This record gives sequence, structure tokens and C-alpha cells, in this order.
Amino acid sequence: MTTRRKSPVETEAIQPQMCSVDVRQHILRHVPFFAMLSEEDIGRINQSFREQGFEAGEPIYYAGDPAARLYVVAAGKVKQMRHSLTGQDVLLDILSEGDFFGSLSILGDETYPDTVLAQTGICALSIDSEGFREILQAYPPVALEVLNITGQRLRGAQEAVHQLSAYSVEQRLAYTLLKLMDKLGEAQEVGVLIQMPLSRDDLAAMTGATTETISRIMSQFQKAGWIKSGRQWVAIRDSEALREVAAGG
Amino acid sequence: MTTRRKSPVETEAIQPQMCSVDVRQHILRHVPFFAMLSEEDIGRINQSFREQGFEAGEPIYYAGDPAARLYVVAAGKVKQMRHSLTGQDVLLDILSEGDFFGSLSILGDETYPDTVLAQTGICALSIDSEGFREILQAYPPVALEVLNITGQRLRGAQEAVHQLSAYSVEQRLAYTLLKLMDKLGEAQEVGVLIQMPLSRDDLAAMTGATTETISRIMSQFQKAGWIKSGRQWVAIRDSEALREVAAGG
DNA sequence: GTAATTACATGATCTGGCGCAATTAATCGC
DNA sequence: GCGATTAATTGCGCCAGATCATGTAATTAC
Repeated sequence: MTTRRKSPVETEAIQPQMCSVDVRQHILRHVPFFAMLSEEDIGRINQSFREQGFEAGEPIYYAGDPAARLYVVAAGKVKQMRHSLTGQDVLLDILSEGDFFGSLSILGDETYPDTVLAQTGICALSIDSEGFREILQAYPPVALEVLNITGQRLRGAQEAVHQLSAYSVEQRLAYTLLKLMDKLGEAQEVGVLIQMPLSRDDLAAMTGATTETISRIMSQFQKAGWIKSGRQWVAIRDSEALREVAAGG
Repeated sequence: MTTRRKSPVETEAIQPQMCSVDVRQHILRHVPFFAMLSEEDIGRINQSFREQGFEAGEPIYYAGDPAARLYVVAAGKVKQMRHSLTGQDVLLDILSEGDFFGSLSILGDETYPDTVLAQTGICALSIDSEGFREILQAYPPVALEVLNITGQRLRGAQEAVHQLSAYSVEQRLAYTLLKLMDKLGEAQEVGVLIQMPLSRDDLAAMTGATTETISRIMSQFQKAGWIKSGRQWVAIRDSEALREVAAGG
């Protein structure tokens, strides 16, 4: 008899979220690229943003929609995805509090290349692209920080290309779990829990594999005692072992 | 008897390049993110750059080297690559005149995550990261344009992730040839020639496939009359057919 | 509560593309 | 010009991982 858990350890912490109007200023102050601004500058910027709540599973926008706005995740997690004609979806990134997504450029006639879905209940702040451009022009240090972050994401995406081109599904899965742990991990009795609902399907879409293959490898990892996992949740128990697998053990 | 060509149509146009000192100002003026500056601003910026020539095949830097400088391709083409422990190399991007690469951030203790090799003889202008940061701070419109370009590259990399996750080698190859045609294509009698030395190995490293598989598919494409290709060169004759293949025909 | 639905597991089979090998063609070095 | 080197082609066996199929545990709907 396997020690498979019957109930998720922690989805209670992830409830549908709405922004209370009062906390917007507080949230904006903690967005990495606004952190260096004064309270009154943030107050000014605050006026250009509007808030919006989304239920878990709801789309923020679809690929092909006219790209008009830039969003900042205030609370919760979203999935950035790309669709294929074959129906196979690819999960490019998971974004959480303080991350931005949507349209950076001011070219009006563009459409979003990706779809963004609320993975948990979320609160998002958004601003139209021109408004954001104005902020970038008015506060050059903000632009530099946004550039920094975009550069880091570019490197991350290039690393993903590398992984998909050169490594096995097992290695990619190990790597993906480690990245998720770094970003969303929370120490618990079961291990370091990845603090969000995370299905085999999600992991398959993140690693460019099928659900079945991911399920098989997750079973192996679990048997080896490296992870503990149930329905829509994963905790890492031996990150060192995963690191070895990812590196080509 | 196949109509395989015995000699490349156009590598004569790609000779080892050195920058003459005189042309630097001219080159900088045509770099996209400096285009909006005045002649005298460019002159000031010019002083922070230094030039360097590289022979075809020479490395500009290796992954793991301390990341200290930002480069701009003044003439020629370079390959941006990532290595794997298994020896399998991945070709992330081909950069040509006006493109930048290297270190954007000012964090001193970093190393380059990629290797950049001169694909042809090239001339590169370079500046230390702090110097570039100072320029970005001094000329905010430059920072915005660099952000624009970085954002576009991020989308390109995400599209590559999508392709690798969801499409066949045949589709990825068709897509890659089309992108190269858009970037480097030059109308010739044989078709639209991709104006750089481009081997099956290069295409394999760009598509995450093996040389043999690429060779086989290139033969198919050639038999179908969609491309014409020889030793280190490729010309596209029917881009519409390739587009159909890429889209899932 | 019970039925319907959704997430996960695992076995059996099939295949796109890899790995290896042998041959041919173009280019380089002297 | 001629051998040495590098690029490309093509055949063949094989395997990682996809696909298909079936079963079961957890969750949702009522």
C-alpha cells in the first residue's frame, strides 16, 4: 500500500481574492519596479491603475485579443500560456504577486501573443499601455528596473529553450519542480510545499511532455522519496536529489 | 541525378571585417536604440565604446566568463549559444548588424549564461556594463527602446519554447527557415538566399534536432522544390509552402 | 447521502526522431 | 594539383516518450 495522501495539504491559503481599495497603495509600493519611488509618486501612479478581481480558472485575456493593457498581479497566481492548433497548450510561466504581464509596447495595432488565466483567485492592477509608457518616461529608474526584469525573463526563456532542446523529460521535470520551489516554496511538515494548485497537466504543459509521462515520473520521484504529492499539490523533500537528476544524473 | 549545387552562391559578401575608426559614428547612428539621438550625443557615447574585430569561428566570449561588457554587432553575424554537459549545443539566436548582446545588468558578480561566436568575420563595438547603464540613465529614450527590443526578444524566445513543446521537427525547421529568410534573406536567381554561412549543424542546433534529421528533411524540402541548398547555404524558393508546413500542413 | 466529474496511475502498443555507420561531395592546406 | 578535412546524405536499428485504454481515488453537484 502506497502512502499516497488523500487530501491536499494547503489549498486553504489560496482563496479567491478581491482587492480592497485601501490596499492598492500598499501593493504598488511592493511592486519591484516601483519600490524606489516616493509615497507621493506612487500615489500619483496609483490613479492611473485600476483593479480587477478574477476567480480561479477565469481568463484575464486571450491570445489574439487586442493588446491594450499592462497588468500587475497584486495577489494570487496566474498562468501565462500559448495555444497550438492541435489543442496542445504550453505553460510559459507562472506569475505571482508583484509580477507584470500584458502589453509593454505602445504600438496600438498589436494583439496579445499569449493567454493568461487565473490559477487561483487573483487581484490584478492594470493600466493602459500608453499610461505605462508615460510612467516609464516620467520615472526613468522605473524603466531601468522593468528592463532588468525583462532581461531576466529573457534569460529564463532561453534556458527553457535550452532544456527543451537538450534534456530529457525527467531532467526538465526535476528542473521545473526546483524552479517552482524557489519561487513558491513554503516549508511544511511534508517538505517544501509549492504553494499553489498544481496538477500533472500543468507540469506537462510546463515541460513540453504529456500528462501520462509526467505522472509516471512523478511516481518514480515519489517512490524514491524525493517528493510527496497528491491531487493538485506537490512538496519537495529532497531538492539535492532533484538537482542531481536535473544536472544529468 | 540530383540537382545539388556544387558551390555556395554567396559567401563572397561575408569577409572578415574590421572596423575602420571613421565609420564608428556612422554605425552607432544606425543602431536602433541610438537612432533618436543627436549627432553630438552619439559622439559623446562613441567615446565610451571600443571596437574589436573577430575572425569567423572566433569566440567573443564563453558561458561562465565574468559578464562585464555589452556588445553591439557593427558588421557580420554572430551565434548566441548554450552548451550542455552532454556536448549538445543549442543555438539560441543569430545576431546581425545593430543587434546587441552581452551583459545588460550592473550586478558585478555575474557571469555570461551563453557563449557568443563569430559566424562570419565581424566587427563589434563594446562598452562596460556600468557605462551602458550610465547611457541608459542619461538618455531615457534609449532605455525605452532597449526595453522594446528586449521585450520583442522575450516574445521570440517564448515562441521558441512553444514550438519545441508542441511542434514536429519538420514544422520547426520550416518556421526557422522562414524567420531566417525574414531577417537575412536576399533575392537572388536561386530564390531568396539566406545571406550567411548556414550548415545543417547550425539548423539542428536552432531547432533542437540532430544533424541527420535536419539533413533528411532538407532533402525532402529540396525535392519538393521549396528550397535550394548546398554546402553551408540555403535559399528559399517557396515560402508559402513552408508557411503551410510550419502551420501544421 | 449518491451520482457525475475530474485528477491521477499504470499497463500495452506504436512511432518520430535519435544514434551509429558507411558513402559522397565540397573545401582547405600546402 | 592532390591528399586531408569537413559538410552532407542516406540506410538501419532502436528507444524515449507519445498514444490508447482501463481503472481508481478524490472532489463537486444536487
